[in-house]
Amino acid sequence: MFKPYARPMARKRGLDHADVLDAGFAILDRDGAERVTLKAVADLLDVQSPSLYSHVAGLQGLLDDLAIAATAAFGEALRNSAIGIAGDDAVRAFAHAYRRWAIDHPARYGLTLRSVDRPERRAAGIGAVETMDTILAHYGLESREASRVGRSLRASLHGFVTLQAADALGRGDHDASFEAVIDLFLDGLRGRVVARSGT
Amino acid sequence: MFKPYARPMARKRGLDHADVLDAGFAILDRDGAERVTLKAVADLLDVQSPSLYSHVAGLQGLLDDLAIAATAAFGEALRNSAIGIAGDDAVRAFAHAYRRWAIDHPARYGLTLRSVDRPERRAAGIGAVETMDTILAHYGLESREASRVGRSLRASLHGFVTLQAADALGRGDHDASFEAVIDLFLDGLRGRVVARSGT
DNA sequence: GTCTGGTGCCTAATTAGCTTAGACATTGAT
DNA sequence: ATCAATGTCTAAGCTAATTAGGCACCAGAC
Repeated sequence: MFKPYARPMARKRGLDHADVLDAGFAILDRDGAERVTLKAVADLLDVQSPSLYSHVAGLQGLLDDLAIAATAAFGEALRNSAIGIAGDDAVRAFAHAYRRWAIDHPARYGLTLRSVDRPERRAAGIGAVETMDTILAHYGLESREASRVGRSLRASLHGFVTLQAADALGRGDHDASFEAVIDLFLDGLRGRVVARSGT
Repeated sequence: MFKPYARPMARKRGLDHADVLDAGFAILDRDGAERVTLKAVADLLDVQSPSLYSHVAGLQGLLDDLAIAATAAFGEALRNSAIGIAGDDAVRAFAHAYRRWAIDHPARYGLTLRSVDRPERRAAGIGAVETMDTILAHYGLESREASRVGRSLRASLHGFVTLQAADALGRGDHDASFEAVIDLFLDGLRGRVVARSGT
């Protein structure tokens, strides 16, 4: 069999940017970030890989798009986590939402750390930090200290979740360990609030 | 010019496994993990890429080797960090050594998180955890709690360092923020020790 | 000195993937 | 009916990993 010419060709399938992103997420979730290739996405969409260039800026562009979308979704989940709650309860709710999302979408979480040089990325990233800052503002710390405490919380959450995903925590009850991370943080935070207000 | 036959060929250069690893580290440190390719390593060593297969099990094997070597070196640095120190001072020294190493060798630090399915990896990874456990043992916590506190410290350190490397900490004095991370942890830790011994 | 086997490099060729260029069918507006 | 825009296609070039097979070099045996 050899048909060097004349092909029917099913043109105009009508993909759009969102379709490509969905396919990218499907492969990301199923096989992990390093298996996300234009070839794989194109196969999933029954299309040739060069066709994707009409919708995304190559592989790097696709990964950037995925990172931005994942970051926005993550920020949204966090924003919803502490509605109508304040103080320690809000911190706990935020922390659990953080971990839950990261565990439910490990590959997407990994992408949120990708450094993307695009303005949208910045906007998408604000959700997480803003929510946390709002929660911590409740404790009335001085601004510089508040931002340090915020970084500390972020570091703890991110570190725990990343180590767990990398299976680097060793044997043991990770749920309990995560509670310990939160408790330890809240203890330290409480200490700071008291120390300040007591002076 | 076309020389389809007869070539002088400079054989038997005498590379060994260590040479290949050194070249790999050179590229890793200079250009980052995703630029580490067999091609690049081979070019640096003035050799053709298939030749590397005599010393390394392909690209994945090379990356695994690099990860194991980096992990061992990191563990060694940490082990040396708290010799002859104990208590809070040891925790501080350990934390600073952790961050220093990670900042001095960002790409190598990234590799330490690579999941490598080889027995040597396990051995190399023990250094870090063991040192930390020893330092924390000084506080006399009950075993289960000690391991939770240990995970918490690891999470904080890893998270901070990773976020800083990803430039995800925002503007501000990162040195001071790192001190805050340590202080917060020590405050929480102190609280636990007191609470226990006071009961 | 010659043989012989191992080692470590080589070239050649295959495969997978990204990317660009250019062709052309389909669509919807005129 | 025509026409431009759109979105897909094929073809081709490139980089890189990997496998297969060849051959130089070296050491030791005789």
